Amino acid sequence: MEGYGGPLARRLEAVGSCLESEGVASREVFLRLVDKTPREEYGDYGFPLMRFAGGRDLEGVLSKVKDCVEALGVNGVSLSIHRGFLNLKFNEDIIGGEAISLYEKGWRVDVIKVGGAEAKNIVVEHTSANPVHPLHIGHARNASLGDTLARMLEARGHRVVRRYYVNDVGRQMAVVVYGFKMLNTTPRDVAATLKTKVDHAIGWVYALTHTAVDFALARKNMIEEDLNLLASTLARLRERGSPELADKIIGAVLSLEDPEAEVSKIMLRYEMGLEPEKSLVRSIAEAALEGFRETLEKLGVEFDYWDWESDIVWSGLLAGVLNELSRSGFTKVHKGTVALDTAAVIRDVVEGDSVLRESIKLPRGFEVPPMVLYRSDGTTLYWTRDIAYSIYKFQHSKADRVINVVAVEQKLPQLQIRLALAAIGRVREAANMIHYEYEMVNLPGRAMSGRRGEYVTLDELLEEAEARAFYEVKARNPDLEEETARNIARKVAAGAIRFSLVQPGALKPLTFDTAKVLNFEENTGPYLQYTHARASNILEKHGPIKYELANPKTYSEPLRRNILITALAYPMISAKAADELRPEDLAAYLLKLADIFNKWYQKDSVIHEKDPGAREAKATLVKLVKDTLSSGLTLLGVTPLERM
RNA sequence: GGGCCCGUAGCUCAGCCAGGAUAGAGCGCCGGCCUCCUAAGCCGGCGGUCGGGGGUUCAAAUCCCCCCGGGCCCGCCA
Repeated sequence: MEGYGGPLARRLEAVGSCLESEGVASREVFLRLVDKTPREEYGDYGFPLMRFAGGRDLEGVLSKVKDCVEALGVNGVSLSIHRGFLNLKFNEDIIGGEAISLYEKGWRVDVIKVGGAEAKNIVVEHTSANPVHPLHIGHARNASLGDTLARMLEARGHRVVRRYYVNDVGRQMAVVVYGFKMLNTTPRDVAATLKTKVDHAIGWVYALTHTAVDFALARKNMIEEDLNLLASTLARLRERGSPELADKIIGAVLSLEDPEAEVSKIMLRYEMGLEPEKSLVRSIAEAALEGFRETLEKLGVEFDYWDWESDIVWSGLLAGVLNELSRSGFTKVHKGTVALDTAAVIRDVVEGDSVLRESIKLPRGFEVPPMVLYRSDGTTLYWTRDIAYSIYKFQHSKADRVINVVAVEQKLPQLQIRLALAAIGRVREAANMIHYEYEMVNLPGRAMSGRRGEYVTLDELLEEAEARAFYEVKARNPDLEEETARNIARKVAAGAIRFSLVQPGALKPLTFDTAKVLNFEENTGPYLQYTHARASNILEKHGPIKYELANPKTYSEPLRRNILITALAYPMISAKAADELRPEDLAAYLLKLADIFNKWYQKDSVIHEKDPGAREAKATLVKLVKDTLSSGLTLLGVTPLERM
């Protein structure tokens, strides 16, 4: 049953094919535009036929399509015209009967799979936080979106590879290494002293060192205002961690004439792969990543590959790409260093290729600034290395598409990287590198800053959510064992956070309200988990469903009918959400389904139903809802719960 | 100055790409519902000049133009 979308999809596809053969609208357009009607009396689904009729008599089109659908042997759907819309109404007896017998044969609710050649190799690169401070809520949005996209595309039938890019080459990493050098100790030791996770310890050293270096710089330049601010930041960080260790770092930094130079030296030597910087950077970054993995696991996020930026440099891949770039003739000297002449690339490569122009997303009338490729000291820049990494992602995974889940503020560098790829003749890669952009997450009342140690960590948030969820679970199930309740609380907490970050569109700036996410009584992930638990509970009490007894005629009751029609749309809805990279559509759909189910739950008992035909039909409906929620929640990375 | 994104109910948002049927949810607020499958639920009520103005169209929240407000970017940071 590969690619089979169930009783509803089959009928919609038939109507679409008939519209196509009648020359009214393509099947694809029909499936894209057909949607639930605003009012029940019109039918279940409607399609704005008047847009496509082009003066043809709509009633005439209707009767032709009707004949066509009938000729295809498709029953259970009736067609009508109302105010220019082609409306479809399903026969719940036939549709429901079909669903019941499918279940009997072991059908599983699932996303419609793409067929053979349509299945692509897709790389999703996401999270990729620098290993210099713990993950915070912004990274959680990235991870939730990225992981959900990966899950949806995989369920759609694509071959998906999840990659994490470890940025260990830049200045940030050098700063933290400089800090540890002065302490002459390891992240693990600092973590033991501070009694924190190792990535939190690294974040503390990073913030302290960075601020101390900035302080030294401000002192040199005699900027009074900055000095005061930086001094108070240092004092705050010192108190929050270990004053002794803090004084060691601050003292060492301030004793130097030019601490910046020390940082640059570390950066330069690491990029060249020299010891001891090489093992120092690696061991610190590795320790931070260990902390990240622990946090991400709680959110159900895993990666197939952890790609080190330094490996891109040391393997010679970067040098090769730089060589290609310089031979391309698209580089020029800009402000005393080498830059990619983006204007020339646009003029000579992009303008003449309308497909490329479209896919590369070049804003009209926008002059793309030249892309500086090297610092004056000869080291490379983040985006320069990212050009090489982009090629690596395509090559290593034999990727057809690469999706980069990267914050919207990196829009320009992402565009410049696509231009660089085009410049060296990698037009296919340029056109298939997708920047999935998302807006920043703000905290009410304050800005986040890793450099100053100003952030709410994901670990803290998870802990708080777990505690709150545990309290709620215990209140509802006093008899539940400690460990079971704890486990449920963990899933509820993670589900609440993931759902809240994926539900709004990615381009909505998000103000993260902790209290709101932890309030489980809203329209949230826990609400869906709860609905799933209710459905599970019914099925558990009901026992095995006797499909042969189930009477689909009982689906004529309006609420049951609504659930049937809504639930059976899942294979199509989820497929579309995957194709359009819109997890928020899936989230909205699941909420809708849960709403209808809960409404029904309130007034129509399953296990107290006397009539066996009705009872088994209802139980089948419950199973349909449960399976649908289970599949959809899993795609969103929210664990479906049997009990809560 | 230039480019992009956002602006819809008191709050958070969906609908805009592909114009059409009385603009939808949730929260909050007010009032109800647990001898009956889990009340993290359900029912009822209040609440909108779709930021403003112009244009295209039989039809505009949706398309085009101008303006206003907020955000991001235009670094030899990432």
